[in-house]
Amino acid sequence: MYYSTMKQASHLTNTAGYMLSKLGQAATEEFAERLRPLGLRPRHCGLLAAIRGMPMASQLALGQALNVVPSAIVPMIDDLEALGAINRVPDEADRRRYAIQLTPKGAALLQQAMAIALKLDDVILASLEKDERDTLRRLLDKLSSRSPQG
Amino acid sequence: MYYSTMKQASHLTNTAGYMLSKLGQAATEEFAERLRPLGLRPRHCGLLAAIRGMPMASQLALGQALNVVPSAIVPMIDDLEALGAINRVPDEADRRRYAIQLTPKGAALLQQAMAIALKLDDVILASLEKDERDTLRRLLDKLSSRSPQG
DNA sequence: TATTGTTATACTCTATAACTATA
DNA sequence: TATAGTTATAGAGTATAACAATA
Repeated sequence: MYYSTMKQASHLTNTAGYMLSKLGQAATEEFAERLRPLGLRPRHCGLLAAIRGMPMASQLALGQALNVVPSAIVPMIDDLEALGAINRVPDEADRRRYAIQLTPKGAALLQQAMAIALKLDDVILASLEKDERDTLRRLLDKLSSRSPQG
Repeated sequence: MYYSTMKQASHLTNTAGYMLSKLGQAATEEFAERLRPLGLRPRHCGLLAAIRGMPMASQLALGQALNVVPSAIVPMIDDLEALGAINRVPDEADRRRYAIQLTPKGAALLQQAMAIALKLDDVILASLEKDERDTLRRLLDKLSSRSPQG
């Protein structure tokens, strides 16, 4: 199926960059919506995943891993602490530091967030056949690993 | 060295939704960077394209087409007017309205923006083979047409 | 009363810079 | 002096509400 003559005018809006931008924004908004009952926002999920992947890391180390500045990572961790999802464990060797520890509740929240993300994927990809979904994920993953900021 | 929990931890970041979100954000930022010499921002480009596609439309009609609220579309059109890209033509039949008219300079700016967008696509998709790029564009387009907000 | 365009305002997100307490 | 964490603050982006002119 060709849309060859379809729109010279929409060349811009038919670029991969434009479509990625619009689809990504829509995906984030929908994810935020579904996440709300958990008291989480999309940003918290990436952080929770990082905390699980880097046990007892310092706050700034987590920020660097996520490319988030210190002044932004602190209130995000405040949020998770208020939810009981993490503990700030004082580092006795270096009393400036806190080691961030995932609580059982935090692990459960991450699990629920993952379930929501997977469910949302089914919705986002509903118009694709099963093999097309795999193809899309593979191609997006290929783009992600190439990007300067994964 | 293989961490069994690692794979599970990255489920969230391997969803299509997450990857679309991150890639879309990166694409927008890079587009903004390359657009800067023209005095445009990414949102001006979608607006310029809409103006070309809807000659002499009212400001609010353009806003509705782009799903942008009136209080946001006005300063965007202010920007384009300041650049000489559009004219606000008073509607003599309904003196509340302005018809938005693309100027030759505006058409030229849109053309340049399109060239930049196409060039950026080559960069974004550099890690894909030619047939993979076509496949990705086709799949993204399929997702876009399904979305509530194209 | 309703509608077009506009301004005022508020809220979020993000980043820079300054500050504290340790090292 | 440098670093971990924190707070203050300012800048964009975006949305709601109020408003003026006109229909």
